[in-house]
Amino acid sequence: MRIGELAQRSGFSRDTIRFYEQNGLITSTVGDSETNSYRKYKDDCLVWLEFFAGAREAGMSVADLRSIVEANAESCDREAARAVVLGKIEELNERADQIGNAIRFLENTLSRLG
Amino acid sequence: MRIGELAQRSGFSRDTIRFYEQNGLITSTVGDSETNSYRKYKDDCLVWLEFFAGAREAGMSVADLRSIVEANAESCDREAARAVVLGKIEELNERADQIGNAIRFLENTLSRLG
DNA sequence: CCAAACCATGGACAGTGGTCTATTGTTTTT
DNA sequence: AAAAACAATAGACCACTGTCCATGGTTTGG
Repeated sequence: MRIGELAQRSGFSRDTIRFYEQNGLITSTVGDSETNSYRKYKDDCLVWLEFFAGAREAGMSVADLRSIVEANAESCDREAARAVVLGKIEELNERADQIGNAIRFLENTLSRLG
Repeated sequence: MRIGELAQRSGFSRDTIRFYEQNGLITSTVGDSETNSYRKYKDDCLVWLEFFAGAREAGMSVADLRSIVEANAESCDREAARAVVLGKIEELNERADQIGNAIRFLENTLSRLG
C-alpha cells in the first residue's frame, strides 16, 4: 500500500510515518512504476504501527522501538534479540509499578479532598 | 532547607528543581537573611518531588503535575480538584492498559524468538 | 584570609518527537 | 484538460524537558 493508505489505516500522519521510517522503525520499497517514485508499504508495517501506537503511549521511546524492530530483524542472533526484548519487558514492568504508585498517591489525594 | 539540600535529598538536580519551580510544581520563599537572596524550601517540597519522580516515570508530563499541584492548592474548589485528579487517575489506568498490551506483544515476540 | 563550595538569575544549548512548508512531480477525478 | 488529491524530499519550525554556562554575589572549611 502507499503511504496515504497506511496513514489512514494506522492513524499516524504521513509525516510521522516518514519520521518513523527515517528512524528505522519501518521500511518501504520503491514501487515498480516507471513514472513515479512512490514508496510501497507491506501489511507488516501496519502491524508494527499498531504496536507502536500502544508502545509509545506506554512510554517507550522511538529508540526503544527501533531496538525491538532490529531485534526482530536480526533474529539470526537470537540471544541478543531475546536480551533486548527481555530488557524492554523489564522496563515496562517497572513503569507499571510507578503507575501503580502514582495512582495510589492520587487516590490518597482524592480521599483528602473527600 | 536550601536548594542544595533539597537536590541531594530528592535526587533531582538543582537545575531541574529550578525548572520545576519555574513551572509551578513547587514554591519557595526568599530566606530572611539580610545579606543574601537564598531561597528556602519546606519539607513539603521533598514530598512532592518524591511523587514527581515516580509520576514522571509513569509518563505524566510537567503540565499534568502542575494541574495536580494546583488542584491540591485550590482545594477550596473541591469539585474541580477532584475532577482533575480523577482525570489523571483515568489516564494512568489507560496507560497501564497500554503497558499490558505492549508487554504481551513483547512476550509474543519472545516466544517467536524461542 | 582565601579557596572551595554554595546560591540566584538569565539565557544559550541539546535531544526527542514530531509538524508544517515549499518545491516538484504524478495520479485520479470531474 | 483542468482541478484536486496524492507523493517524495528537504529543511524550517515547534513544544517539552531538561542541562550547561556566565555572571556576580555569599558562606564555609581550613
